[in-house]
Amino acid sequence: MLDHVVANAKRPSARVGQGSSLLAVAGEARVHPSTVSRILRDDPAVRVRPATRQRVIAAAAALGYVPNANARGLALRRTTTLGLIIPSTANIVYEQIIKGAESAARAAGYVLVLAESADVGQVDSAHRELILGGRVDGLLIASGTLRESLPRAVLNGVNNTIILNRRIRGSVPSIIEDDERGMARGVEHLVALGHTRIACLAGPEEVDTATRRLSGFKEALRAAGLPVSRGYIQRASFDEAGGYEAMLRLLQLERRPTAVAASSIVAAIGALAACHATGVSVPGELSMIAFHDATIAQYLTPSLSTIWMPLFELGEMATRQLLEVIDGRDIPSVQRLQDPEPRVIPRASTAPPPAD
Amino acid sequence: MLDHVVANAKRPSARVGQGSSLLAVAGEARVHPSTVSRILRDDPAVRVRPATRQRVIAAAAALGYVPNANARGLALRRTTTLGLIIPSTANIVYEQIIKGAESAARAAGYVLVLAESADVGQVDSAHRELILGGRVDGLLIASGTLRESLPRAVLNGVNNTIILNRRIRGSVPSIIEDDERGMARGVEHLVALGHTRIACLAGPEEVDTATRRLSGFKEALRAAGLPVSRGYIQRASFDEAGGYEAMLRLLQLERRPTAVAASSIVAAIGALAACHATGVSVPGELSMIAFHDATIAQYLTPSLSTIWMPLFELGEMATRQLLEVIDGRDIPSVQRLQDPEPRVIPRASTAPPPAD
DNA sequence: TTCCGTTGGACAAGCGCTTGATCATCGGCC
DNA sequence: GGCCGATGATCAAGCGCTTGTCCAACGGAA
Repeated sequence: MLDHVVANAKRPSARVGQGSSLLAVAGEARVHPSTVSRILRDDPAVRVRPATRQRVIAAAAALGYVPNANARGLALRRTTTLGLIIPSTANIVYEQIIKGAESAARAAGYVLVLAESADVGQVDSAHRELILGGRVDGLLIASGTLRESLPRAVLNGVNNTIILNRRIRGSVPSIIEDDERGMARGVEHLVALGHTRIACLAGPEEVDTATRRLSGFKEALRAAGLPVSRGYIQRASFDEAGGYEAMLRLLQLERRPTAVAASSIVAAIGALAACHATGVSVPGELSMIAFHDATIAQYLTPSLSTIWMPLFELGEMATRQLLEVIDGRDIPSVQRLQDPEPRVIPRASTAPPPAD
Repeated sequence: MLDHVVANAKRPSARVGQGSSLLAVAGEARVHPSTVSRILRDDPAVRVRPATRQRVIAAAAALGYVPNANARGLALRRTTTLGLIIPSTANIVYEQIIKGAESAARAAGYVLVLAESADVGQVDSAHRELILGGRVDGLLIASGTLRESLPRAVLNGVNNTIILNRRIRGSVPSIIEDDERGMARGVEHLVALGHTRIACLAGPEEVDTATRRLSGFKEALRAAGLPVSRGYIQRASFDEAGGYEAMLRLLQLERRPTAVAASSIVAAIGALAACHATGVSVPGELSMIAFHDATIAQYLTPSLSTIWMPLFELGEMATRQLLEVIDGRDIPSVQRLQDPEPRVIPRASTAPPPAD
């Protein structure tokens, strides 16, 4: 009855690049493959003699058995794999999100794979490949360029998808950080230092996070009884070059600000460079604080004051919510992460305004 | 004969989160599933009437058919997926490697997935999961902490693996950049500016690239007829903190160097910060050049001279070599990427030594 | 001794796709 | 008119794993 198994066991793994099969383990332990499967998966509905269990486990270990993910995925129609799409690995902001997602996925027994997709078209095709192709059970999308439009498939009700840090029309749930509050904290820090002429390096108009940060900026100014001057709000792309140029524009104003709140730490790095290039002393003549913290902040000159946001927790929470969706539970359409509160990390780039 | 197909076509995709099946497309086009498969894969051994082909293609498009990767992977025993393991997405150096690998993979019709694995243990388990589990056809490993030891499975002849930028004992092929030459170019740049007291921020002793860069440093000094002073070689981990501390040690020498070649741009950022913290002017009192270029280099103060290395091409080449291995062809054990040559990108951090 | 409930496993179908083998149909040729 | 080679598809097995079902053997109770 088991002859096919035994026969197979005599020929140990002809294929290269892949592990030994259930059949091989079964042959080694002299049981049926299904028994091996049940034992290795800890199937509660299985009753085996302890000795058999040991034999199977030993055989699996001896052969270095690793189940074939494709076969398992096919049979189970799930893969215990989650995907995370990011626009670029280069952006330091994603570091913590990735680590948080990875941590939550691992804790739930899932594998996390990353895919880099710069534009919406790429996100669309990656989404199709991954979700429709059955490669992953769910997808986290952290695309900066993702605006109001979304991949067709996503909108067509093919879900198991969560958007990170963007609110999108439609049924795709998203989880966002409390950008308003974070930016407000930054402005409050500047106000507390005595600044009254505070400018904002705002992000691109179409980006949701940029909008939220800008509105946090305005609100905080109003709350402090300060005017929101039109010229003090400069749009800047979320990269060094954007920050550099926007800063130059601010410095050309006849009445310069004494402090700048940047919506992006990357843009702030560019802005800092613009100050050095034009001989503007930071924080002597101008204070600067940036949204999001990163290792490099303390190694810049001057070290950069930042607004720390719970990005690790954002990645974790998004992953946990995704797992809820996968398990068929409903979750709110938009959730805002409030718990670890935004926190200003004061460094050398912020100081009281010049006596002037 | 086709009744099962038609029956299935009446129930359009009961499963959620996955696409329509071959069966559904076959039902829609009123042909056998195998015919659909052949047409969609452009099987040269298939002969179909143009009208049928059109019907099938239209049906697939109408249903938004995406083949199930697990089923295909199971049948084909390959997945058209490549994995790239990196220690951390945070490291700016990996950005270009990732882009290069992604580009070469895409050009060959492969999907690239990234996995973050910090230590050797994690690399080992990720390797098992991915290769033995049949999730990927091949793996690129760009682990910084990977030293002389490698995952067991890799060493056990389970290949389809390429190591990036580390030479490892054993049969795993690796492809490396020309670190010696790159570092030599940096030193030559400093020598040409008139420096004679040149120090090196060397990387960790156990890391292969660090060793190669250091030997390039020494050779270049010898070639220039300059002495290699013991104290001028300071080990520093490849991060900001490591560069910061190593730089402080250099600055405490009674006879300070007038120039520093850093083995890592990240460490150089830390080193620059150390100079600012101790009031050492760069490049007034000390010139600095860093190995590897990155966007941030031109936004630092002063902007940082760097040694550009062909990292994009490294990622591309490694991927192409991996595909060779997958296709069963032999490749050399260690290959050094020479073609786009290392190039010094001079910026403000390097200048002639002080008149002193 | 006989019957029956447990225990410890084996059996087989099926997940969606690929592919070598097979087969019906049809026009052309002698 | 019968045979044959193309043509244009269908059939069926199998990839490795999971899981509902089934079955042999065994021990205890009547």
